Amino acid sequence: MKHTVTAKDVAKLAGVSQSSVSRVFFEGAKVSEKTRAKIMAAAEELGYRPNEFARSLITNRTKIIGIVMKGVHNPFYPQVLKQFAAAFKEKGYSILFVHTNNDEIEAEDVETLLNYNVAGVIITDAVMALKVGEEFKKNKIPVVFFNRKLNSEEFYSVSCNNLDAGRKVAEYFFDRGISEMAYIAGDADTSTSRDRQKGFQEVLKQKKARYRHYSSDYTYNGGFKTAMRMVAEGDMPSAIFVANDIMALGVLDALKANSIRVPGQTKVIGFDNIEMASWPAYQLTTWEQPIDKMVHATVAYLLEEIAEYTGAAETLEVDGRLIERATT
Amino acid sequence: MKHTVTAKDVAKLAGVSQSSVSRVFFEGAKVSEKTRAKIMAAAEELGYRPNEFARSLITNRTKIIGIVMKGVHNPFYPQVLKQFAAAFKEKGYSILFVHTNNDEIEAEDVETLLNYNVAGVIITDAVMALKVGEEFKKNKIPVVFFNRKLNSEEFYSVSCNNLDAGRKVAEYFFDRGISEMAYIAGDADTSTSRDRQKGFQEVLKQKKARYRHYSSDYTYNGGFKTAMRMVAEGDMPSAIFVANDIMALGVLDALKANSIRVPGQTKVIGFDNIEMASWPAYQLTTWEQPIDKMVHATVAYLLEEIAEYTGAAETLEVDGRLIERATT
DNA sequence: CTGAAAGCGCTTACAG
DNA sequence: CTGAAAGCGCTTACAG
Repeated sequence: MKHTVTAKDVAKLAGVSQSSVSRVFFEGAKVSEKTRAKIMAAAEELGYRPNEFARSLITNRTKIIGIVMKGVHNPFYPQVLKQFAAAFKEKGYSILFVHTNNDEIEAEDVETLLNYNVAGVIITDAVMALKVGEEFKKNKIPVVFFNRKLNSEEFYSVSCNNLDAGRKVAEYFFDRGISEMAYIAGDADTSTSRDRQKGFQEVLKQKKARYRHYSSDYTYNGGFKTAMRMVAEGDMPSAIFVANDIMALGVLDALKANSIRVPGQTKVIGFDNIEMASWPAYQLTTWEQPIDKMVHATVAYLLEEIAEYTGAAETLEVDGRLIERATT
Repeated sequence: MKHTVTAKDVAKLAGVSQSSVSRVFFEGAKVSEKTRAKIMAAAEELGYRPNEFARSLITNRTKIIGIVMKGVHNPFYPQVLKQFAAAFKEKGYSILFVHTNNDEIEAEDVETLLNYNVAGVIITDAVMALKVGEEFKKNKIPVVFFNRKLNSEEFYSVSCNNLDAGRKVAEYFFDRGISEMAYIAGDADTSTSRDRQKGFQEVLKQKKARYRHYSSDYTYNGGFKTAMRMVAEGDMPSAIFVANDIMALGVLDALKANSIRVPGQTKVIGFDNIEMASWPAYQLTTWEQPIDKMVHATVAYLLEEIAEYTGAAETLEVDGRLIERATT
């Protein structure tokens, strides 16, 4: 049997009551310096550590943030995970990592989150059924959709200003005298791909320019195959806006395989500014997502809602910027 | 106030005792089909969910596995994280994700793991002070070092058979008539880099062939810079064994930037077989780490030790294999 | 098979 | 400022 040192043990050694021991380890409680010192000494000697479970049981609060993630194949997300882990660690919170295979969060995953009574939830590249959302609301657990804009204002969501980004990319091309463009979309059911396209389209329509639309799936292989198809079809556009970087890398590789010069014959702009975009092999011009700011906003909101739940939601969109490299 | 539905509420509605409710939700306990049905109906109606904290408090066990990770920049690790999450989910365990910045696990991180009384710990690309290991042993928490071999047999460790891999790579080159080789090392304090080199060196020594050693750091930039230096020094070896894929990609890009043909002027072999190694831009020949097997072994060990702690440790090395692509 | 009761290790009114 | 005591929501011997 493993014997765990409890507050009672410390109390006995220090010659005080168990409540005093509790007070020393509970932030905000008052104890005299003298007893605090005695208790700390005893706690040190015994290697005492407050039991997180007893604590959560009685306070009905936890220091756990659930992060739901699907696409670890896109380096954007591990990067995001790392930043959240760092930011929350600083605030004394730990991360419960939930990986979903499906686009939609599985009931099982939600169960886990609720069972551990997480203080807050961050959902990245996954969708959540409405009923599930209600579960969280009922339990007063704040939820943030990260990098996904919602139709409703039911939940807080943080994303890059994708509409604006799409517009700026179209203008960038247009200003350089390009009128034949193409857009390679990510998963059709994501707000990111839709908004990037919408902004892009809006400007071109206004300039009475046309563009071709290609459906893809936010993966390297999807980008590669799409570009191969474009090449096979002949009639290459003068510029391609690709909905994310990992697809854009696939596009560049496909173009290279077909000896199509970039930016000579066609220009390419991606989205995210993942680390690889700056690699010498690619030197991809891309729209940078301000991860720092997005993470910061998410953490701030969650912390506020944890302190006092209001259920208030907002759709936050943070401005990004174009990083020019060698593909334009 | 959020009112949580407890076993007591369910008991009242179902007209049974609270103990019976507990038995229905506790695996292994016996209840008659009749009362089980009544209780399940009542639980469904109220939306009852057993409180994980009360449960852990009384059983002194948790269903949480702690995973400590540093390098999310190397796609090998997110891949590993995903596989662990999937494997443990299947067994009803959740993942506490701990991200360290330092090479050595920070005291704070260990505190977290101990506070949550995790059922088991997986340490990937980080080092642990001996004293810390003792903490886990004292609390009878099984620990696995993943992708790191230990000097002592204090803890279970799972890695690829790096020694064998290094030998095979050397033989591969030698069999093709190459005698001028180089090894680009990863972080010097990792067993992976040391063992890969040791095996490589062993064969070459035996064949009385020499090789050059370059120190690097397991990052893309590290690989890139090292190869640039090699080029600047002139006298390019006929083959380079790079201690991991992400560095190898940097090497390939540097060689390309200098118009050095691969495999014409020099051949390159990496290690890991990350997804990118198969991208058309790289087509990297590499030694594949059998992640599936490594994860499987880790999970199996941990589950056994959780069921009955013995503290027995072992150094497991799983055989990988060479994946030939276009760089050799 | 089922219920009453003790107890896991804490926090927190309530007195003193 | 401190202690005795209740109680958080469970599991689990112990009777019946």
